[in-house]
Amino acid sequence: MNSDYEPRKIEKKWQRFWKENKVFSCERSNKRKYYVLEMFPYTSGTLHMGHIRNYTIGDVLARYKLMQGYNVLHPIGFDAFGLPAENAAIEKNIHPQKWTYDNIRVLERQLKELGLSYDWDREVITCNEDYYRWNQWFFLKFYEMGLVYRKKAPANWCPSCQTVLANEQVVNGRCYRCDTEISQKELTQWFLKITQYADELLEEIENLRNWPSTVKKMQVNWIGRSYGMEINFRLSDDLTPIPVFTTRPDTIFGATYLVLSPQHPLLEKILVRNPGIKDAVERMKKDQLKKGEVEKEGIFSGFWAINPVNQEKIPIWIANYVLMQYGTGAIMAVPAHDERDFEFAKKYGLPIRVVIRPPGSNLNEETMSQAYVEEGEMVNSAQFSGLPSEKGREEISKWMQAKGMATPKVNYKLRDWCISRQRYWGTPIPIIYCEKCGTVPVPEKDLPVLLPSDVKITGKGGSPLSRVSSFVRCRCPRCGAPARRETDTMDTFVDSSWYFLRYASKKHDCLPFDPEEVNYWMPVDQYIGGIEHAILHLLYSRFFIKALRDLGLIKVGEPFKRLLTQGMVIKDGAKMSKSKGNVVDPGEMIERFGVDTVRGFILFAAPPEVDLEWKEQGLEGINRFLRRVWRLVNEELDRSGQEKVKVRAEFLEIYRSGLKGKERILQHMVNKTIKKVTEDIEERYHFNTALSSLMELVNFLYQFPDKGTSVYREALAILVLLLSPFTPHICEELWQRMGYEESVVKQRWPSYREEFLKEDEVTVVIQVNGKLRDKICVQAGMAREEVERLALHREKIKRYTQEKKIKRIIYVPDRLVNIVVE
RNA sequence: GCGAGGGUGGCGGAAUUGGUAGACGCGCUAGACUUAGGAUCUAGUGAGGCAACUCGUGCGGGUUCAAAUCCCGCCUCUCGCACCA
Repeated sequence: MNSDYEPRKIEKKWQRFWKENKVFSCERSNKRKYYVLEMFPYTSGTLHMGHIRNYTIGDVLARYKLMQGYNVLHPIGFDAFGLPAENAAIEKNIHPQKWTYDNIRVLERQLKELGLSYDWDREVITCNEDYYRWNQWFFLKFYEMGLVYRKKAPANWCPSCQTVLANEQVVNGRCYRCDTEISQKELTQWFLKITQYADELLEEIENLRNWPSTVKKMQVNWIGRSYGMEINFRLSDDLTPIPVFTTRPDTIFGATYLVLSPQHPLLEKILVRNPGIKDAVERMKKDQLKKGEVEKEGIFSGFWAINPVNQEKIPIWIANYVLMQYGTGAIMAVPAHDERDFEFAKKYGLPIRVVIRPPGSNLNEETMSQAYVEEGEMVNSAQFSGLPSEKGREEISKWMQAKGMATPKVNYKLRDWCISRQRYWGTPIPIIYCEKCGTVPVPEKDLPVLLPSDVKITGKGGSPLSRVSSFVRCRCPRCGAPARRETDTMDTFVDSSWYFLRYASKKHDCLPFDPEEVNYWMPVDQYIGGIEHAILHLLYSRFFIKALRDLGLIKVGEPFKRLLTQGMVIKDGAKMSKSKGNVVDPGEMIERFGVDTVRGFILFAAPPEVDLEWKEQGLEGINRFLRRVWRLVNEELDRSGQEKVKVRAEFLEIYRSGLKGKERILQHMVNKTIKKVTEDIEERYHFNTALSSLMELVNFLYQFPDKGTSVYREALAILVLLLSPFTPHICEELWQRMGYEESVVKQRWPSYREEFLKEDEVTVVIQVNGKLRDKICVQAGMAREEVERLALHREKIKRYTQEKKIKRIIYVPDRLVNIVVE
């Protein structure tokens, strides 16, 4: 019998076996389903350690659930549209399509080398015509529903990517992808009305019980719902209304000035009368494009406003700290009770008026050093003075509403999703512009609008498609007159918002998916990916699913039941990156140690949600462990011969009552390990502790004297089964060598029995005054009095209790005795 | 600034409900086998101390028979948001 562990050899063998026998292909059935999904890779470059970690975690779950008897859907595909393909075209003069497909081929090969349990028949590639045509189809459906619209608006423009970006894609004023500073550009863009779902997106977050709270919190903040009032101030000279939004109408009597955003429409009028401030306004506009907080700056507009509640005349300022995008682009400033207004008022010497008094104390406008933003008692507020601010807020709102001064208003930070991209490598937006008929959607029967292949990509001068006249020129589907096609393509986040539905229904061509299939498999039971998509992809997908539900295409309203955001793979304390030179090539590691070792290390080194420090010595540790397992099994085969080792499909000895001595201890050990591994996978995804308990079992088996018995051999078989989701190749090989014919994947996951978990003897800790002084070994379940008597008679304990009065004795059954003296 | 999550040996990390702190692995030390060992096996390994013991989970307090775990205050690190009215 060959007893060298040669990982590369057996890994190739079993990968071929899985493929040829279609071990992981799945069909809808009446079995319990389990849909495990990892975020699909973007098709640039090769796989890095982060991918490997992501897919390994998913693979453990998929294999475990298979052995648990679930009908498991575990698919993979490629996020294939996007800008890097165009950059490659510019830099290397390769067509984006060729570049993408070349990369896909490499990625496929790499993925297959990892021995992942994918159903490859369900592969989805988003740049394929049979995929992106459905993006267009959804677009048309959304258009009919009024969920998609076009408007001219200031857009986030990335000068490097030469395209606009959605709000979510701007991080600290920079492009989420290339880190270039974003500028604003007035453009006509297509938007998806995600704000229509703002309330539902927000409210359903709390039902996502198995999502990390950080991600949920981030989404809540991103949606940013706040309740308040829109109050109408007006200009003092004419009656032009100036609506402002506030969440604190209870502070309105403390409003000492008004502030307009430098982009406020009233500026037009103001600048006519007061052209001297134009430069300052322009400068403030620029300030607002900067990331982060800038020094507050403002200028008096020369105009005055009237406070509707007391007819007071207050100055109107223009300042860089008021954003046009939120609320009405104008605020009432209450410096005494708002930190920003306070800072601004101090800087410009504007009046401060206290209208909320902290409970039990007073505020002095002259001496206060910061705004008081908490609740309190209303003062200086006419008939509302004396009310608690919470109550006053309601009263004053009702009163203003009755007087027609204000209306209740809900504001969101979330804005509609801009999906237009002035790029080539994406889904063409299926719209035609006709002189006579205006904006006309491409009829469904004319889909797909194919992306032309003969395009020059230069990265300059607007959308590449606009220069392909054969694409642009078309006929109006309504009147037949010559017309022009939309040349923007869709944001690639559209592609990733529904790819998991396509997986669930292979090759359906009259609809984006077969609703029956999708209703069977959805929702995704476990989604795994990086935290960087906490907002972007995860919010867009949630929105998409809700929209498709409202279209009647699917039943579920949330796509991902449980979410795991895995930590990064770091080295020398930093994220792996080319610039730092700390990148570890997965291929090289696999070549040297084998896939099972790489997988094992990733799973063992840290729990999945925390960052993982890459240490080659750790790899050696796992490799050593696998070789120990290998040796343990092969030595047994050499000793007793293969035939004798083969045990029945049901383990009989390990579950037999009445075992004695060492066999009883082994039985206990095996049962304990089954329980531990099962619970660590099932409940906590703590694969590191699952593996450590398997290591303990292996250490135990090494020391076990009576090798060759049925109990021992069954223990080995169970070890192989328990280890198989983590390091499947070596386990398949060992399983086969043990004489089994069916793949390890097809085996039932071992179960444990409660009765064998109990220990016959337990160690009871003896403390005196809470300090550990001694330990005794007693029969499990021994009576309290008996244990206490034994404890008190120990020599070591007597030393501490002699001549002292025993106040009480705390007893925790089978664990601890604490003797409290004096 | 606001919000969230961390801080445990030389290192990665265990300790699931308050009940033996440091499982498991790495590293290290010693020994065995060996021509050899960067293979393998055995033993040891939180700190101090000859020992009995003492100290020990970021720091300081508290609750409790008992605290890494609960409470209060502080320090520090990471992440997210950053003028959202």
